[in-house]
Amino acid sequence: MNEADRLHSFAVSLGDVARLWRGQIDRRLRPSGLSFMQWLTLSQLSRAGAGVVQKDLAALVFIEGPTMVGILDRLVRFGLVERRVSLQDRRANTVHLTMSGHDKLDEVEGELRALREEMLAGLSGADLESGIRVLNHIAERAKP
Amino acid sequence: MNEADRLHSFAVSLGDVARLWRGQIDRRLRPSGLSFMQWLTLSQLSRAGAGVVQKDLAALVFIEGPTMVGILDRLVRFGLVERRVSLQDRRANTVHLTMSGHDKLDEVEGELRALREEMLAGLSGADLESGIRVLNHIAERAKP
DNA sequence: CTAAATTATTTGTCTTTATAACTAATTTAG
DNA sequence: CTAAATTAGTTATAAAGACAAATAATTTAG
Repeated sequence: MNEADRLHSFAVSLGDVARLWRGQIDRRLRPSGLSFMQWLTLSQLSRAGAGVVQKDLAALVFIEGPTMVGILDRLVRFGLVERRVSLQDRRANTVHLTMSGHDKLDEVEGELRALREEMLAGLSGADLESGIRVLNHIAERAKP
Repeated sequence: MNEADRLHSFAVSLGDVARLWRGQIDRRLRPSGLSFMQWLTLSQLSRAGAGVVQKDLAALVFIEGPTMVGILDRLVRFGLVERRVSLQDRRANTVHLTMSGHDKLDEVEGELRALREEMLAGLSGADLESGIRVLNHIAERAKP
């Protein structure tokens, strides 16, 4: 297999794995009523702490502003997050987890940890390290 | 960093890279009027050879039947593929690249090869091998 | 200090994805 | 050989995702 073919098959595999991985997470989350992106948004919101602005939250999950609007609309509708007009900048919304949002995150964490373990079990530590290195390498170059 | 954290960060990175990677491909393909999935469908169709049935094509790109319906609708509208009722099974459509479809595939191949080289340049052969191993490992476990 | 440029969000349109429900055709059981 | 079960494809509905254009607020130039 020549170099171009190897890159090609790596590229196709990456695309396939991306869709499969996401599909698995969506399936696991379904009972909780969350989608993959809704979970990721809650998770990053929790990690970033209170008062993150909508635009920054979009950047944290690597999506565009208009996409975040829809995701937040649904999360607000479900009562998991709140928008508050920023005191510093009246154009901006800060986004906040509600109590329910916190609870929901806790509720699904075990399920996702189990999924990660299933999917990655059997990989050597070295391969995992390598994998993280490759992913970070690509992420750096693919950031828009 | 403990094991659970490492799995968590691997998982988040994988999701991020998936979206970023796809975004890059979509951007590169935009001038040609193709999306990532349209390209992937054409590419697998070309590889599988004439007469593939719609359902099998969906399986090749790891999407569900109804999703393939929409993608093929657009590809047919653009004149890149044709549906023909299967002679063996009148429920089924075989799918075929048109001349334009072939030409379009050739047209974008260089662009994509350049992208792959840019994104993966600088990775050692060993990391690339490892990466492919990890991706295949996950793909095996994530297939629905 | 006003006019122009920039920025944050929203809305509208299009593509991709999934599931559920439906139609039409084929296969299998009895 | 017919009735029941299965299968291929489509339609409908909903969530994600992108881009472009619109609105509203802020910052910067002159």
